[in-house]
Formats: sequence, structure tokens, C-alpha cells
Amino acid sequence: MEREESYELSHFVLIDGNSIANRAFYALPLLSTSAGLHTNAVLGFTTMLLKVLEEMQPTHMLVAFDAGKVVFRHSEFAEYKGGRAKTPPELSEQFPLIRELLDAFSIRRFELEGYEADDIIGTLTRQADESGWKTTVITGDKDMLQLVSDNVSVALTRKGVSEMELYTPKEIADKYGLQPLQIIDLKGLMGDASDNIPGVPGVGEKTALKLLREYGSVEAVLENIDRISGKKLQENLRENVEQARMSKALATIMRDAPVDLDVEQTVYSGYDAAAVTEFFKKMEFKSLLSKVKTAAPKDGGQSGQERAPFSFEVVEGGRTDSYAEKLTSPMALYVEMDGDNYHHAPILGFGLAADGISFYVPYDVAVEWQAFREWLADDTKEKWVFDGKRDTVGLSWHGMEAAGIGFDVYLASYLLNATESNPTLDGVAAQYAEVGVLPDDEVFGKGAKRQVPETSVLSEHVARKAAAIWQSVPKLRDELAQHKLNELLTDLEAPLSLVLAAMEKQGVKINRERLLEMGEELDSQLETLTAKIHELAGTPFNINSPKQLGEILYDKLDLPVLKKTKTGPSTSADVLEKLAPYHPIIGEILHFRQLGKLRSTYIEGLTKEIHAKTGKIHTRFNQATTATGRLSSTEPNLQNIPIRLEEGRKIREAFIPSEAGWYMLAADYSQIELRVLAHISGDENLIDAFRKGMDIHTRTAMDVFGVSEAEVTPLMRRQAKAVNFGIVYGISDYGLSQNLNITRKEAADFIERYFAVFSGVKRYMEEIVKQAKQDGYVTTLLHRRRYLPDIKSSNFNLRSFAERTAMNTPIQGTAADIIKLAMIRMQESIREKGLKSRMLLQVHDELVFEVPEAELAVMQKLVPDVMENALKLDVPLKVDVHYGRTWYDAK
DNA sequence: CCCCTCACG
DNA sequence: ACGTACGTGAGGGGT
Repeated sequence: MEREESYELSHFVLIDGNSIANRAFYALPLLSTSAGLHTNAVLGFTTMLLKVLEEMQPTHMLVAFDAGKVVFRHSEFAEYKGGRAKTPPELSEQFPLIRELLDAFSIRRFELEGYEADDIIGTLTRQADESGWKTTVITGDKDMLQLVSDNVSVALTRKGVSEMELYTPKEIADKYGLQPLQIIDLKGLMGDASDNIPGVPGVGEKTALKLLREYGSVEAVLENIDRISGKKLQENLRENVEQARMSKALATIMRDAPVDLDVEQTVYSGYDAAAVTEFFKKMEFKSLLSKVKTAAPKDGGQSGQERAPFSFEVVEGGRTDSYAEKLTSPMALYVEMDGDNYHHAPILGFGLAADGISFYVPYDVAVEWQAFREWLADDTKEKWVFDGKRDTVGLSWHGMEAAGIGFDVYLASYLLNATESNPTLDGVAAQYAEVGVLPDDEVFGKGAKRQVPETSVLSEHVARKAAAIWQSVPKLRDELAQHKLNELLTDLEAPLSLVLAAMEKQGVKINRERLLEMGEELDSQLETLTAKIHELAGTPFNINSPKQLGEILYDKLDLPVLKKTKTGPSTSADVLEKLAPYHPIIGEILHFRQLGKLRSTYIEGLTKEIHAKTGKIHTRFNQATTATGRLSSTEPNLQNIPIRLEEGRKIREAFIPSEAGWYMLAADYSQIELRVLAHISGDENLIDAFRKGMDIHTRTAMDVFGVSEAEVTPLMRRQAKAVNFGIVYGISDYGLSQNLNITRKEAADFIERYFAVFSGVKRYMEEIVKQAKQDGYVTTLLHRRRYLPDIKSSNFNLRSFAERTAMNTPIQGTAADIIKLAMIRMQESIREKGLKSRMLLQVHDELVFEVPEAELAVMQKLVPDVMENALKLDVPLKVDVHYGRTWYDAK
């Protein structure tokens, strides 16, 4: 049934706001902004909207919402919608945001006190239908299919909101064999659980459709009950005549609500790109920002992919002189490298930017350009950068020096939102700059497909990065000041990045032969173990495969399944330890695992990372990864070298000083987290214990078990230690019971007794959670901030997790602040005193140095002195120092 | 690319 | 009733 083309200029799109918001909310994971605002329903709504605008080209638009508590149907049927779960707060709080979204898009929204969105849409589609307008209704609610006519189509969202299925009378006939209005009869008979429409018991979709095809309507079915086949069905219908009529009434969408709105008031003529961009930035919809320019702009005309115009220059070899005066201060600098690992990556070129100018200097040009290299090394020329440590270390491998880093956008961005680990420049640009930057993956390609793009693409990309840095700095400075984070950046993270740069470049010397020897020893032991395990199993299999191992243990050997993972029975060490008494194979497997780990991760892994030029390992300390403020270490990770078991600890024998006759010196904080807890909780008992210099676990055991120091047994001390760990992690009886292998009841008992004695700790735990709920974030002593969007979640698991995080983060984060301060002071101290000793590694509560013999005495005193006085707390900090010929011997 | 497991604090 | 201890990174297996 083709309609006249010439009059098809109008297209009215009506959106069922509540239905789409609900769909989007349940289809998408619970996303939130760095400030803790939930946005998943908004994002889903936005995706749907962009799709509708692009595909349907509407000329008129309106979004209808439910309004008011008393819906007119309530008076007719009290239980109506009684079965519907209450709207969760995470969704309710998004409705105002969706209204903002629609305002940003200049789309008319409408609600009417006491009416549902259905009724508004029902009424408006009638009006539109009567005036012969082409109309499309967007909803997730199948009931709406009753509105379909020759003029009106209904698009039902599927799979959340990403796809839509369009229904015209033809599709309804094809799918159900019904006229659109008969959808009401269908609901009247089969009911709808989600709307608490009862329908007729025993009648589902199949039966309802069969009846309607034969009789046409609920009324006709009820008039002909006697002729209907099936005794039980007849009986059900007869007993529920009234309920069937009522159900049909409930399913009927009102078409004459007092909607005081003319369809002409819903004209849609495009959106204001600036308003939408601003809204997306607020919502942190970074991936959608690029689509704003693509969508039909309000000022008409251009569409397509082109980004906002960006102009830049490429500095060529022969013409460097004319650029010399453009090397100003301050200036944004970006060093582009080919690859993530800046200890190995070639440098491709430099991006430079300041007000109104932006240019690209290819590496070859930069090397020959004396004025540029001087500017780079001049610490009076201020540079604004993105990851100054990367630049510093990367350049130093190429014999170039960078100095005068005045602002690091990477670190600033991390401090503003530590939850989003490893800020990217494209992300920062989308949030803080006018100029757009493509993600590196899109420019270079990913994985095996990675390659350096052609020069024109590369140069623009790098120039854009520099421009984005330049434009972001003022806004980042403002935001840092608002959050009281300026000092943390300028006095801690920024200077630390240079300390870390020096440590990474210095590297730690490895005794390759020692690693090789250990590897050969492990090879032979593993061979023996493999043979033994295969014999005990009666068949060869891959011991490294949890799947195959599970089959051997639980199917073939029929051992009891104590714990399951998502994919099958667990074979983790804690489970295997419990199974050890059942079969001799278990002990061998545990041993195999232990040695296998040493071989693959440590012997082979570390050997691969020995730098060809230096014979050292140069890790990278990531300064912007963790949510708590700790560092992390990659390629290789030098913060998880074995120590707990003697066989693994031997790996540390391969970590040696880089100069003959020197020593390795290690200094670690004793109980730093519990001392921090004592300070921030103000617990008198805990403070007292530390001031008296007591063994904290023994003291805890004395207090919790009510015994004297002499009466504390090793078991009591072990349990007290676990309780202390639990306290720091944000204790739960379940977690403690797992750790100590005791019942939950016993664990709960321990916790209760602990809190009775350490009531200040208990008060702190309660207060910090309360404060986190109020502010949406927690902070460390130095104002480092972590947002906890889930702290108010209605989901028990998410909320509990956030609560434990609220308890743990100020403790772990403050301890991280302290050792970072100590590192900066330590580096200063070494320089001031003209010492040759070098700081090499940080392992969360430990610093590792290489020290000439002549400086051993000085360093043994200096290091703990600096570390213990890095920050003044209400309890003393204590540091233990050890030294030896290898890291292993520094114990 | 995800899952499991395990090394560290 | 819910089912986790906090924070990381790496290797091997399997899809």
C-alpha cells in the first residue's frame, strides 16, 4: 500500500521516554562518571537517539514521560503494575540527565500529571494519524503495537536499545496474523506479567492467537465459550470472564488524554553541536564526541567525517632557522615514539604547540637542529608535556636531554581521576581541549597490524597532540585547584616522575649466568616431577591446563570438588592444599606449579628483559595506573619478585650491584599501613602499641584474647595477624573465615572482640563509609582522591565492595604518599651529600639501593632517617635496613 | 581476548 | 539472601 510520495515530507517520531530509559538501564552495565554520576541509561538513550536522527530523518519529534504517582488506571484495578519492581535509585537519578540530553538536542519533551507516556503517545498518534502524517513510535513496549496503522509505525527496541524492529500493519499480520487493534485482545487473554495484567489463567500466546484468529476479539470469544474446544480451557474462560474484560481494558492505550499540544509545536530542525558536545563532556561520553560533528548540524550543510579544521606546519631540514624564534616558553611538547616501551622505542618526531601555532618536527630534523636541542635541554624554557617520564627516559636513550618540565597533563589527569587508569591523550583532549586527537590505536593500528602511518597522517596526529596538551593545561589547573590537588602534583607526583625516570634509566644489574644455572636446575626438577605426576595420574596430560588437570583430579581420581570457578572445578593452590591428604599426586602438582611459575615468569621472563646495551633490567614504573596511588611496575614487573618461599627467593641472587665491590641495600617500612591506620583513626590503643614499640600482632592477640604477652601462642599471634590484615582490607567475617580456615561465626567473633578493644578503629571504619556515601569519594592524608560511585548502589555486592574500598584506600593510599615523599627526599639527599649510591627500585613499602662499600655506613643511617621522617604522624614510622652482595643477601 | 592461576605488597 | 578480603602484572591455556 504505497502512499503518495509528494506529501511525504513530514516524519513525526514519538519516543516512549520511560520505556527506552528502562531498557537502556538494564541492557548496559552500570557506568558512571568520575564524579560518580551514573550514566548507563543516558548513554543507551543517546545511542538510540543518534541512530533515530540518522536513520529516520525526523522533521518533528517528541519524547513522552510518565508523570505523577496516581495513574488513572489505579482506580479501576488496584493491583495494576503492582508486580513491577520499584525504580532503582541508580535509574531515577538519570531521568533529570535524560531531560538535559533532550534539551541539548533541542528535542521537545512532554509529560502530563497523572498520565503515562503511553497515553500521551496514544493521543498524539491519533492526532497525527488523522492529519495523515507519517509517524514512528520508538518504544520497548509491545503493547504499543496496537497504535500501528497505515500512517503509524512502531519501532520496538531489541537487545537493549542498539537495534530496532519496525512494525507496520504488514509485519503484525505476518507475525501474529492479527490486525493492530487486536493486540489489545491478545493482551486481554494472555495477560502481561510485567504490567501485572492478569489475563486468563492457562492462556498463553499460542492459545490466545488461536482464539483470536477464530473469533476476532475478547468479547466474541467470551460469547462463544461453549463452542471452544478443550474442557479445561472452557472452564478457565468461564471462570474469568470479568478478569478477561478487565485485562483488555487495562491493555488499552488511551487515545484521548487531555494533551494540550499541537503537533506543530514539535518541529525538529537539528541540534546545536556545542550544547551536545558540552553535555557529552559532562557525561564523559568520550567515544560519542566524535559523532557530534558527523550528525546533521543545525546550521545545515556539511556532513561526513571531517573533523574541525586544524592547521599545523612541518619543520623541514633546510628551514629550521625560521622556526627558532617560535621555540618559546611555555610551550607544549609531545615526543612521539614507535611503541610503548620507551627503553626500546625509536623516536619518530616531536609535536610543539603554543597559542595559535602548532608544528611537527621529524626526528631526523630535530637531531640536526641545534637550537631545538638547546631549547629542549634548557630548564628555563618551560615545557608542558604528557608523561614527562616517558619523554625524559626515551630521549635519554637517544642521547637527548629534556629539562624544564612545567606541567604534566598525564599526571594531572590521573590525580583528577585515578579510577580511570593510564589516562590517554585522546581522552584528555576530548574532555579538556577544543582540538580532537584520535586514539593511537586508530592511527597506528593494533597488535600485529601496528605500523607507523604515512608522514602526513603522523605529523598531523602528533601536532594535534601538542595542541591538545596546550589547550588542556588551563582547565586542568583550575580543576586541580578546586580539588586541592595542586600541591600533590607539584610537590609530589611531578618531582617523583623525574626520580623514577632516573631509577628506570639506571636499571638493575642482572647476573645472567646465575639465572641460567637456576633455570637448568629447574628444568631437570620439572622433568622429574612431570614424569611422576603422569605416572600417578596413569596418563600423560598438560599439568599447566586447569581444564585437563581438573579432569584428572575430579573425574579420573574422583577427588571431592571443594570449590568451583565459572568454568569448572577449581584447581587453585588453596583448594589443592585441602585435597593433599586424599592423594599423593596433589603434593607433586603443587610443587610442579611452584617451580613452573619460577621458570616461566622469573627465569625466562626476566632473561628476556635484560637490555642488550646495559646488561641490566630497566622496568617501567607506572605512575598513573592504580586507584589508590601506588606505583606499578611492568616489562618486567620488579615488584613481585619471589621472597615468601626459599626456592623462589633464590631468584633475588641474580639481582646484583652494577659496580664491582658495591652492595645491594634494602630498606622497608615496618607495618606502615597499620601505623597509618593508627594515625588516621586516632585509636588510642593502637597508637599506644606503636609508641611502646610492641610487636603489633602479639599486642593484638593479647587484647583480643585477653591474655598476657607470655600467654600468646603462635596460633593466637597468627590469627591476630590475619585480623590485622583484614582490618586494613576492610574486614568481613566471610573474608577472614576464608583466610584462617575457620567458620564465619568464629571470624565474626574475632572481629567483634577486635572492635571492642580497638573502638577508635571501629569508629573510623563507620565514619569513612558514611563520609564516602556523602561525598562520593575518599581521600588520603595528602588529598589524593578516589571516587566510589558504587557506594550508594542498591546492589549488595557492588555496595559492599565500595565500602571495603572506602576503608582501605585512605590507608593504602596514604602509605603510598609517604614512600613517594621519602623517595623524593632520598634522591635530594643523595645529590646534596654528593653520594654515589643509587636508588633502584620501589616495592610499595621498600626501597632498594646499590651502594659503594665506602657509603654503607652513611646509607644505613641516612635511608631510614629520611624514610621515617618523610611525614609526621601521631605514631613513629619504623624502617628496617639490610644489605648484602645480592638482593637476596639484603635480608 | 578472556579465564585461571600465582607472584608481590 | 546476598557471596568478597585491598592493590597490582604476567604466563599459559583455550576459544
